[in-house]
Amino acid sequence: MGRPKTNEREDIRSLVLEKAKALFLKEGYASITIRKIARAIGYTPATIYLYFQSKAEILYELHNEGFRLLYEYKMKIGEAGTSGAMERLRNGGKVYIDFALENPDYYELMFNMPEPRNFMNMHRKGAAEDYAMRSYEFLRQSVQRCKDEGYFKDVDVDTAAFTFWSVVHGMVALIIRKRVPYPQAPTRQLAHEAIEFFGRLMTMERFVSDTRNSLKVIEG
Amino acid sequence: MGRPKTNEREDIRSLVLEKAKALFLKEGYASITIRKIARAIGYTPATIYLYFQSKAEILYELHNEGFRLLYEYKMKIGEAGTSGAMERLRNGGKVYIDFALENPDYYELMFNMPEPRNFMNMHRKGAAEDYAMRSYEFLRQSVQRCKDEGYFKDVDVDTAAFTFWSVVHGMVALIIRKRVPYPQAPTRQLAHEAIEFFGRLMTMERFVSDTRNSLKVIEG
Amino acid sequence: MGRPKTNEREDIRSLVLEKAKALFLKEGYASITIRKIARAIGYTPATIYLYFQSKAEILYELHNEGFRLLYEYKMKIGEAGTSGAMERLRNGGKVYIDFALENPDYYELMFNMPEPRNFMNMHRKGAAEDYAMRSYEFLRQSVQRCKDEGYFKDVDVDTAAFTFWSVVHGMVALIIRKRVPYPQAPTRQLAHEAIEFFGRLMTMERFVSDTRNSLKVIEG
Amino acid sequence: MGRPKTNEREDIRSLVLEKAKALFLKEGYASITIRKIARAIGYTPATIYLYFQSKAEILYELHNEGFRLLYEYKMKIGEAGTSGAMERLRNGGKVYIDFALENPDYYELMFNMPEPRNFMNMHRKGAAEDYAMRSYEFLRQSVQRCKDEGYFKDVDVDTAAFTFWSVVHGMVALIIRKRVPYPQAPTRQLAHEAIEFFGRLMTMERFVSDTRNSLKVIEG
DNA sequence: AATGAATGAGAGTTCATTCAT
DNA sequence: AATGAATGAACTCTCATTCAT
Repeated sequence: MGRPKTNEREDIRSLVLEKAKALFLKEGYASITIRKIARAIGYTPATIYLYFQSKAEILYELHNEGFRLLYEYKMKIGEAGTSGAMERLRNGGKVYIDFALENPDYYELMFNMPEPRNFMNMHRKGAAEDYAMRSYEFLRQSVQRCKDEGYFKDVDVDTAAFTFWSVVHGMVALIIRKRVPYPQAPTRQLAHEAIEFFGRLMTMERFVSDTRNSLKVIEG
Repeated sequence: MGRPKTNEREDIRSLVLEKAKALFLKEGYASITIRKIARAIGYTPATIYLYFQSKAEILYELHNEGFRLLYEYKMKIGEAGTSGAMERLRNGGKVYIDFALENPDYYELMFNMPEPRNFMNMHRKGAAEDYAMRSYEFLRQSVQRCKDEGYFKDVDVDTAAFTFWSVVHGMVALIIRKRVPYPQAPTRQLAHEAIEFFGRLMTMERFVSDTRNSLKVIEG
Repeated sequence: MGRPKTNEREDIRSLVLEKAKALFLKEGYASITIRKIARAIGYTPATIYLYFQSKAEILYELHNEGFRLLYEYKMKIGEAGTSGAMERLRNGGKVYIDFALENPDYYELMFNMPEPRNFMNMHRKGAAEDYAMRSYEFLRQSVQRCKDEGYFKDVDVDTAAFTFWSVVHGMVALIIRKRVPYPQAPTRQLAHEAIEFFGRLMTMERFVSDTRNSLKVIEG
Repeated sequence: MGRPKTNEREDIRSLVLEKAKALFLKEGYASITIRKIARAIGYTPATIYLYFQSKAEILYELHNEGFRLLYEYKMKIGEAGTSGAMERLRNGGKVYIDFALENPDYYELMFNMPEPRNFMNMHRKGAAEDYAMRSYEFLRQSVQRCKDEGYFKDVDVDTAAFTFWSVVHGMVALIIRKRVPYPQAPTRQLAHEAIEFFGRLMTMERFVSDTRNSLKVIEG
């Protein structure tokens, strides 16, 4: 019957994304359904299809939005004039942790969704708009700078980046998903400390010419 | 359909779990359905409800089974008479990675299921049977031994264990979920190398009396 | 909630087929929907799926049922001890017309459904149960007998069978679909007469040694 | 979307039909949807409803268009100065077959749509615009000429026309709908041959004064 | 004359679950 | 102990259509 809601703004899109995120947060990935979203925003399912081509598009949009937000977090460091490359890397890690623990719902969406790159094909707005990619590039640059300053002598940049990313991702994933089985659940505080510790380890490495051999000497 | 093989013992429970696991390993998480399990074991869906309260319970059992399997993987190291504590820790990490990459579906079930502890309330058979707990205990012991040998002087055992776990978990999570955005997807080989690298870092740390201060000196 | 209707008999299958046919008859092919059938028989859509694998199966079953019925019609001639092959063929045509005009709904289903052989793959109960095939075989035999008696000298059996079938099929299709644009709609009576006329033509042909050439002589 | 090409003339009607036809010929009957047409002509679905009452009306127009096309095919024979009436009739049959097999989708629309006369009530532009009627008239005239030349002595003109139409319609219907159950699917070639054969039969008939009786003599 | 916004109705299908027997 | 029969609630998605503007 076409009862046009008094929706002066066209941002039903935003409305949908908002509610979809909320739903995900409250009831988990599996219960993001078009119908539920529709009900939540007071429209019919058909209406949603006026603004999104498919459910996948909604999910991808949400996922991308998450990476956009992460990117913003990261930019803050870029601006802050930090002295050393390693310090910058360490800060990056902390910011990542902050982002994840402050936006656990987004984080879940970003890393728990099954294969979001499937829909990306439909969306290919150019890599420029893919914030996942850009976030990774940011990390990679940080690592490269470290190498330039003498760190990570024995590993290539992607491996080192992957390792560093793994540490922070692993932490927040365990924390968010509550998989740490000991009672005093790890907090952001702990994660930050772990990064500090990790950073210290990496710093030492700079002063050893070739870790592969020198360690054998030490151990021997 | 008739009543099929008269399993004198009432361990239809085992049968269900067995087939559920098989299904799951063959076709992935998403296709575990009560009907399929029922068909596979030659009973009707209704029968399954005589042995399990809900599908969730089956999933929880499977989830626990995953941890049991992980535990088995880990036991192999325990048996192998390895000399040093750090070597043992490093091996533990590699075994963890192997387990995850060889059983990605289990790993998903173990770490991606929403809040498995929900069903645990119903089941609480005592921590003894909770293999998740036991696996963590194993890791914790490894770390403790490292401390006993002079490593990890400045961090408490849980923090260090958490950090180490984060690294490996982060790696396999990124690999399994395919979230690494650079083309040459990281492999088990890479993950192992990362562990080696990580191990080297940790080994160095032993020879510095107090990383917190000494580093400042070095950096200064 | 499993309210078991007092359905002592298991023939919900029949019920479904019956109502599906009725629906088709009343509202046309496009409105055979699972939901409508379900509503009509007082069950939920899900129930229908306990008895049929898919909508396609229902349609195929209906289609096959039609051919089964046609086959029965045809069998009557087989029993009736008719003297000549041509007479038998002519009678076959009339019976076909009778069947179609007495069961127009079935006929529509049999010849208006899009590509029923698609589902047959799933159903392959062996050609023996495919009544479409058997009906055609019946026609083919009739034609062969005609050839044995000297008719259809210049055409092979399949071509002749196809031609004869075309005549009757064309007639009933035009009649049932009401595509004949002149006012006094053709009736079964007319169709029968046409068959008679057609039969006379064919009978004549027997007495001409080679129609291909002799006609040129005549015409010339 | 803006208002696109300002077609000064209001024949958006033509535009719609044109595109509908194109769509239809390219993708088949089932994919004529108002939306697709609208998209194709650069207007919104709503606009279409300013020019057509319903989708059915569009289909009817298309259906009529089919008959117009068939009429054109037939006109070609009219122009070709063919000698005899029977030859003309035979040619008519072949042309009909050609039309149907070259435009199977049109043919479906023309003869498979449920009751196109339903919409005709709304439209009654007089028989003059009804090409179905005119096509039939054409056939009828051909048959009448045959009678004038001594054929079809024992049947009235409508019956003979109906019979002849049935043959060709039956053939193409069976071919298009793929209902011929033997493997070597009949082709246009075969259909043409069948017409030839049929024509030979009819030609013979001319030389028998009264088929009804003479045949009894022959058979006796 | 044209549209943007929206809908209601519906499609086929699948699932976990229940309950009388 | 086991099942046959059934359901309700979902699912994603598509369509023809309407109406205020």
